[in-house]
Amino acid sequence: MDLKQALDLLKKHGYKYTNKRELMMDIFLRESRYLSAREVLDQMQEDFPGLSFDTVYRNISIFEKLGIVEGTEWDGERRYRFHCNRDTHHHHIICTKCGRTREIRVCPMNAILGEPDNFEITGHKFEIYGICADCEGDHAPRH
Amino acid sequence: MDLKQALDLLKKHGYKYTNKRELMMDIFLRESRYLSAREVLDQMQEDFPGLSFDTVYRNISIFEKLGIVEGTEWDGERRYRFHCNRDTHHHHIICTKCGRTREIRVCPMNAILGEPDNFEITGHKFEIYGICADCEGDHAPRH
DNA sequence: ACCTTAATTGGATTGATTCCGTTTTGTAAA
DNA sequence: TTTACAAAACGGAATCAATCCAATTAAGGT
Repeated sequence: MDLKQALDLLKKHGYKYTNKRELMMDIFLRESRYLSAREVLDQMQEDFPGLSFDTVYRNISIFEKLGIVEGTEWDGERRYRFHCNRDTHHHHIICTKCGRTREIRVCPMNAILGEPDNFEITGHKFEIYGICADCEGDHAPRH
Repeated sequence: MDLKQALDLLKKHGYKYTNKRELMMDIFLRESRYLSAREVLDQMQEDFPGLSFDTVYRNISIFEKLGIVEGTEWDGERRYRFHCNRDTHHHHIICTKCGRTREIRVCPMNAILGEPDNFEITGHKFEIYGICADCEGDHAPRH
């Protein structure tokens, strides 16, 4: 998915085009890693000093609903990244310092045979956490 | 693991025995499901009306460090359950309404061959979410 | 250009979690 | 058993992410 496809998705669902939304997508696309709402806000405020948290959270929530970004959580904070590879179900190895990821092609759900008794499955999560080579050692994470 | 083993673990690591800690373990053991700090507090205040959040959080943190409870997070809240089956690495199907679980014996890490390049793995998470038979339908979750 | 409605602002609010000075309690030693 | 010390608990304040809300601004169709 690229920026144009994402903007089309917005339009198709009746959301308006705004320069803030474009910038936000730009950031997610450019960074290609998990970002907290705070990190997104900080980057956006370089261009829009008065930008509010509400805008960031509202748009992230829309983006997530449309499948433009995918979210997870660690260290008590939600984080989001541009939805890589929307066609293929996948999981991630995640660097918990910088949020960079690597795709995992295998899904453990394939090994779960049939529906378990007395449980209606609504979702699953498989994530591997680690420290990437760039963040290894004492030096600050390379964002 | 039973109550006595857990209390021994506390003692072995130099933590004191208190009736609050025993009650807290009692609750985790009795419930055998994921509980939020708020739920633990509510139950404990039936016996100790003045009990503070600090006590709950501090003890949960100790319990988690010692492997007495295991924690996860959903719907923006951390939750903890008595560490079932401490000897065998395992995962869970979790009912997101009542926190009850079922054990999954397979671990997807077995399918990850060797260390990935440029990533030092520090942990992983595999959880299946769903609604258990007791919570299905419109009626309130059976806690 | 106008109008309707959604988007944004900014400040207040919520709710979970943590912090901290004070008081209480468990435990080991006298 | 008493004493002394450190850990545990109290309670209330502080923090921080996330949400809410009334007022303002801007997008997009007519």
